[in-house]
This record gives sequence, structure tokens and C-alpha cells, in this order.
Amino acid sequence: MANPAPELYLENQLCFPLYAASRLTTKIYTPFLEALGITYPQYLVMLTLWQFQEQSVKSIGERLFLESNTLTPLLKRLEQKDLIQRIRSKTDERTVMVSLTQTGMNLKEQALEVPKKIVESFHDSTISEEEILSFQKTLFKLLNVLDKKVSE
Amino acid sequence: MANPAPELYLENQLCFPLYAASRLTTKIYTPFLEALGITYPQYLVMLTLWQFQEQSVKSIGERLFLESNTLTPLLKRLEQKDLIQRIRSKTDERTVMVSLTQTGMNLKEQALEVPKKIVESFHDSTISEEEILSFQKTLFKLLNVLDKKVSE
DNA sequence: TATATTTGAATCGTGCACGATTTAATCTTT
DNA sequence: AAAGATTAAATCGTGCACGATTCAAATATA
Repeated sequence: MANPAPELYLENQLCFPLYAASRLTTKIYTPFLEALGITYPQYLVMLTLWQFQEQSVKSIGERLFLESNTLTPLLKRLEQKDLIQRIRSKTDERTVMVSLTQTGMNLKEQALEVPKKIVESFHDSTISEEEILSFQKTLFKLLNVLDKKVSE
Repeated sequence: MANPAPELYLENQLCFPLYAASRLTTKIYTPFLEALGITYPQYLVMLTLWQFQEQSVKSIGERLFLESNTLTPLLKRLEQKDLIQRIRSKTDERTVMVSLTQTGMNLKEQALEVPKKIVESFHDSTISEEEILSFQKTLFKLLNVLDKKVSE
């Protein structure tokens, strides 16, 4: 028996392609985001602010599955770039409210080009629109299951 | 118009659930891997060694889509744990060959329990086996497309 | 109303990721 | 065989991720 452990093969795992695809996707986004002067995780935070406006650190974390230990330094970097404001709430001094500056709002126009360019760059791919949609559906279902599992 | 940019909504992205699902998956694995004394990326390196035996750093990188800037320090940590050996090749002194120590080989037995326990912990989930398989298929297809895209 | 508990951010330490560069070895080309 | 190009690891700096802890504020409970 040459190598009797197919359950350990890379190609039989779900975790590995998820990990690799996530990293490669980030790499695809990077050149477009460099034009906006932000990183990929910073882009995700900006997405939540463009979509839901002013929010607490906690709320951003719930949407992105991140906590303050990751978000606080990241938000400070966005603040240094003058894209966001961080203001401690008057009514509950534990919470910090994050909101867009004018510069941050303006960046949205440029950001709209990003998904367009990404989609364009996949026009020639061998994956059909339909397959992508069903994939995305399962992906969100999986995300839901994982989230429940993690918080058990 | 309240928020006219659905193409920027988190739920309409493919990148975001991929990123989040990958991170949450790693979190699910972590307690099981702690029992083996290794991290998730270290586990992936061990998987390649259990599956393909002795290999160069370059080869491991090709399988995991990682480069020496990530692998070299990670491999040094695995070496410190006495799970692997790093030996510069005699025939081509540029390459470093990575192989399992006896301890590293022995760890495979324990590692076999990991996928079992992961699968078990998903028995109650709302996703069917069939759906997972088709999802995995698309995931590998996507990985292929992304890899080509990145190296363009 | 004191005391205990919970909550939201921040801080700290470790380990990835990764672009860019460096170094040494090998391969190509003339 | 010498010069130039390529290759494989390593190194460096920055920015995440995240477990664990700390701190202050708010809430619950005795």
C-alpha cells in the first residue's frame, strides 16, 4: 500500500480550496484596490459603511465576522487616510461609532468600478453564470452553518 | 434613492463569503489541530508531505499556492517541533528538500482523526452531501481559473 | 444602593500572507 | 569559458487574524 490515507489528500478536503480560493481572490482584487489606496479587509469595512452607514465597531464586526482585536488597528489606518471617523458614543461610552468622512463617501464612486472590472476579467472563464449563482448560494448557506458552529 | 449601489452590497459579492467561510473553517479546525500542536497552515504543509513525501519548498508552494516568504518561517517552526527536516539539495544547491521526521510520520495517525471529527460535527447541518460535492467541484474549478488569472 | 456580572474596545503576542528585494547557484547564450 | 539571465530560498517590512487579557462603562442582582 503506497499511501493509504485518501481522507488526508489535499483534493479531498473542503477547507483547502476554500483557503486557497479566498487568498487568490484577494490577489485578484489587490491591483484594483491599490488604485483606491486601501487593502482588501479595509475594502470590506468600507463596503459595510457604504451599505449601512454609521455603525459601531461591534456591528461592523458582526457583519464581517471580525472582532475588535482585528478591527481597531484597521479602523485607525482608515482614519489616518481620512476615509472614516471614530467617535465614542455619548449615550454609551463603551461603544465607538464609525462613520464615513466626505473623502470616504466620495471613494464610493471609484469603488463602483471595482466589481465591474472583476466581472469583466472573468468573462472568458469556464464557469457559467448559473454555476456561480448556485455556488454563491451554497457558500452563504455554508457561512451560516459555520457561523453557528463557531459560536457554539 | 436610499442606497443606490447594490453591486457593492456584501451579499452580492463572491469574494466576501469566500473570505469569511475560509476564516471560519480555520476556526473550526483549530481546536482539533491544537491537539496535534500545529496551526492550520502548518497542517496543510503536513498534508502535502504525508501525501507526496519529500519535496522542495518550491513544490510545496505550488501545491498550496504559497511562496518562500511565507513557507520558510513556517517550515522553520515545523522543524523546531521536530516534525520535518530541511536539507539543502546536493545536486542543486538552490533548492531545499523538506522531509518528514519519524515524529512527523507518526503524527499522521492522529491527523487521520481530524477530518473524521470535522465531518461528524457537520452531520446535523442543513447542507446535503450532494450539495457539498457539487460545491467542492465548482470550488476547484474556480481555484483553477483564479490561479490562471493570478499568474497572467 | 452597593456588588457582581456583562459588555464593547483596546492592547498584547504570535503566526501567517505577501510585495519587494537580496543572495547564491544554475542555466543560456554567445 | 565568460557574461547575462533565470531560478530557489531567504530576508524585510507591513497588515491582517486571533486567542487571551485588560479596562472602563453599563447592566443585573442581591
